[in-house]
Amino acid sequence: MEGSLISDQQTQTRHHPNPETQAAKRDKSVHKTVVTVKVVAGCGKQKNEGPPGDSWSWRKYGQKPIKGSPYPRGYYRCSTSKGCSAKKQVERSRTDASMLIITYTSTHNHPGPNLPGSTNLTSQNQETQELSTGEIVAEPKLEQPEVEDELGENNIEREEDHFHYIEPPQDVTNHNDGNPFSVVLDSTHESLGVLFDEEPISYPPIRTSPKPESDEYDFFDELEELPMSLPFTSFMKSSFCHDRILVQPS
DNA sequence: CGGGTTTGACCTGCGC
DNA sequence: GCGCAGGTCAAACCCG
Repeated sequence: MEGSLISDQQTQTRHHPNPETQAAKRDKSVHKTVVTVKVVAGCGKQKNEGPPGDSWSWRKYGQKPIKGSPYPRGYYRCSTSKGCSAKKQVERSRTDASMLIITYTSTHNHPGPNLPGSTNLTSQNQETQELSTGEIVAEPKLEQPEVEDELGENNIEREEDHFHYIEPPQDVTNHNDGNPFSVVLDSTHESLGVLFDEEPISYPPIRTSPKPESDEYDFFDELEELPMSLPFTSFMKSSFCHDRILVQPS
């Protein structure tokens, strides 16, 4: 019964969607940045402590099970600024449960919160977006699980070089399934230990091949946390986790 | 009390 | 033209 009421409201609302949203939906050329994040361990378990690297806050506005993937996709919006149209989708790679595919859409139309060290968070982020729209010629990773081996490492951005991040061991690289575009978060690294001095790291390690059943619960937990710190890979780079930015040209 | 998360329903686009 | 899948919204609920 509420259906009718909700339906009515939604129907009306749907008739007046945000131009931005509508445009984004229609215009496939919307800026999109796909970041594949490799979660080796509970690196992003700092949900409660508010990742120091997270300048913007994201609000989850939806979740949907994706066909072909045992994991649902979460939809987030930037809640830092009311008018910010920045959005991101977080989903776990169906080929590797330890990998998160984060797709950023649109750009923040506001300066990031004044975070020391986040000097150019906005710039960084936008820079990333720019890459997606311009220079970078990364493989269209819409079908990410399938295009792993055709991705060239040359796509790896070098700008990270300006930041301090941890280089994943080759072994870890292997876990990337050959996907060069991935962020490896490894709380096992001493560096992280230092960074998370407040965080008594003692999370159950994430398996690369967890059981969908039991993993699902844990998975959701991580979905919420990782995005918190990963969204700003650029910032993360300067902080601790490191990564690979994969750009998804329109 | 405010902000964020969860969940169900609806709309739109695309493929068959 | 129909059906499916993806994406978004809004109300309800939960947590800090």
